[in-house]
Amino acid sequence: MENPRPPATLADVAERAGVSRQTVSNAINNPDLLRPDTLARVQDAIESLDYTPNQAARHLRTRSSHLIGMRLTPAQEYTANTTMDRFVHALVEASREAGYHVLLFSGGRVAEGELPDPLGGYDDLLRSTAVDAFVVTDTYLGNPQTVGLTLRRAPFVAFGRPWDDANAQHPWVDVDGAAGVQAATEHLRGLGHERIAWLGWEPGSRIGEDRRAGWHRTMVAHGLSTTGLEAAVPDTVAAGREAAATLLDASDCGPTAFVCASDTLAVGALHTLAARGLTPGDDVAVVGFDDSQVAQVMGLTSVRQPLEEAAVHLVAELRLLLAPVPTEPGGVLLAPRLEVRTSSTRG
Amino acid sequence: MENPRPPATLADVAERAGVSRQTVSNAINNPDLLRPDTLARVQDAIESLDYTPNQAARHLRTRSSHLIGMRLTPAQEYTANTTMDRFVHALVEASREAGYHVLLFSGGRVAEGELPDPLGGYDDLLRSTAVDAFVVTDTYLGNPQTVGLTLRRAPFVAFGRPWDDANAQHPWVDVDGAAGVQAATEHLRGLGHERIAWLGWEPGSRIGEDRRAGWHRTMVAHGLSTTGLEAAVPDTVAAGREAAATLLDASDCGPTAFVCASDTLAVGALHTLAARGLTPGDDVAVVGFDDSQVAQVMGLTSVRQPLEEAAVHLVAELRLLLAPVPTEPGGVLLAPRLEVRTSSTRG
DNA sequence: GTGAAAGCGCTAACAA
DNA sequence: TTGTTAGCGCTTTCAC
Repeated sequence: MENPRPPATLADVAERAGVSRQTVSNAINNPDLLRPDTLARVQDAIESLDYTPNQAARHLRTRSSHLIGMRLTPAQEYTANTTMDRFVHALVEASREAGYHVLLFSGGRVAEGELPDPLGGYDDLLRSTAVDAFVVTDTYLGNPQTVGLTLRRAPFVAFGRPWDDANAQHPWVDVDGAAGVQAATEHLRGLGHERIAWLGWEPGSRIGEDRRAGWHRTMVAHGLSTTGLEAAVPDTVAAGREAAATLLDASDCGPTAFVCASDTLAVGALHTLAARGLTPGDDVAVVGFDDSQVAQVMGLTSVRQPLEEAAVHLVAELRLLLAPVPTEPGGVLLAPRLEVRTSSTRG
Repeated sequence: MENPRPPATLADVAERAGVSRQTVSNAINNPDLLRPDTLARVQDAIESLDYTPNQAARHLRTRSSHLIGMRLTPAQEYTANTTMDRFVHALVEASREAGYHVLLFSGGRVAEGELPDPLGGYDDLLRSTAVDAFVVTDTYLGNPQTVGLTLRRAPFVAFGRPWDDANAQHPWVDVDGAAGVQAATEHLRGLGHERIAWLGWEPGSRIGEDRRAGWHRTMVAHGLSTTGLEAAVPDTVAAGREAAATLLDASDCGPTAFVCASDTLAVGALHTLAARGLTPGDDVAVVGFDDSQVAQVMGLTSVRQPLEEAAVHLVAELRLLLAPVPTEPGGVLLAPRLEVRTSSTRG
């Protein structure tokens, strides 16, 4: 029933169909070139032999592996950060529809006290022509990857804006964090909140600054004061818990709502509310960012990045990049969506 | 500084080192065959040309891609199920150390109302010789994959026991769920609990039955009754919440602790406690399964699967499987570890 | 210990 | 429209 013997080759199909190997190749790659009856005959042979082109041979000949490389950053446990994983799923799906597969690699173990090599893992894959292009996702830290890859003439698309480089020459796709936080803040304002606090990250992160800007500009637009309504802390639950407590205590008239730079910080805020017997939504509203599983199961209102959409755009940019006729690299900015749950709705 | 031109080939290195191409190949694959000085000369040339063997050519010639295929199952949102993602990270890392990369693929979109093809995606990769082997992770559903892959003589290692097939001929690695739940139950017993309830899945899942067995045998071993202390529901937060409420109400003397088949169900139980003003740990203890990020940030005691270890074993089995001398396929059962947090410890 | 020849399976270029 | 030729870069024989 099945085939224990080696897979059929192009030559097998050609022999079976009574045509040359090249004709079979054309039947697969340029079916228009064949006369309908020849095509049908070849397709029959392909089907009956269960033929699939050998990837290695095709890869060697065409210099295209149909593989997209993506470096997996170490999983962050004890946080609610799940964006990377959701993105991997989305990318695999989007790639499949474009005829690509995703090759995952890691930067390698980083020795104690050493900085990780920003290009670790990329170089080998590049020189060995194992992948056609990269998706670079960890530009968040200040993207030394994009510079290095550009120097090496490696095709790549970034998931993340080229913050530090206005005239970057690579395509990118990003999510408009400021717009997401703005939507969150407007949502809270619409519910009557006026003292809306920002629970954000320490300075130095462009993403963090961007998200904060969404809060700040919305407050200003509504003529609301931001004084004493802001904290900048590391991205941990404990830091969020403490910062929320401090904000609630410090102001003469404490915040009635928190907008957070991450679900992790938002969970910290929820812990503080619970410890004080305050009900999320009813007493104090909390909104997070990322729509992690944590937010979903805790009923935390959160800003959801459209990662599926982002992946589709990334793959589209990639195909443009790899197309024979080079195109101007594009940038795509997507709007996130607010997922409203009980942590922000008065019951 | 960098190389805008095509990567160096073996021939380039040979010319530079003043040897034949074959000698360069030997320098890489069988260094022992060369005289030390020749070897050194070749290695110099390799370094100065920044040479890395072309994967496609090597793959074509050796029939080995050094790629491990793994099918990504659709992400489960609104649950705390994060095992698959943690496993992917672990597998990428373990593969790297063995000189392999991980190729991700998806089963393809499933049409409305149709069952997904259990072998979707596998076949093409197999026939096109794109991957050397598979890691099959979704055996949980009753593994039609393993049967199909065996028929096709595809090398694979399963993450999950061959439940339905005592004399399965493929290697596998699994985590002893019963032992994990037993540890959780013992933990609760050690804290003085006697009415320990099992919040489990509906029948039909071997994994679910296995985990339940860990609870049941521990209760029996301690001479504790299990009557009225058990629920079998779908794996959702809402189901867990309702089941926990029912269990608390139904018994004359309700359970003082819940052991759950998943973090998702455990979160449901926590919701019920919160709604009744009960404090987890102090009033009623709750233990989950999977050590998801949700458990970590909510302070939920949970059974953690040793996925890093599992990945290392999987890759080891894979290498055995792909080695020239075939070995008896092995099975490895790993013990999980209980991560104790505040949801089970009296304050 | 080193080199020469052959060929893995495919497709780009050209010839018929 | 179809067939022929050549070669992608590498490794596996087998001579030297």
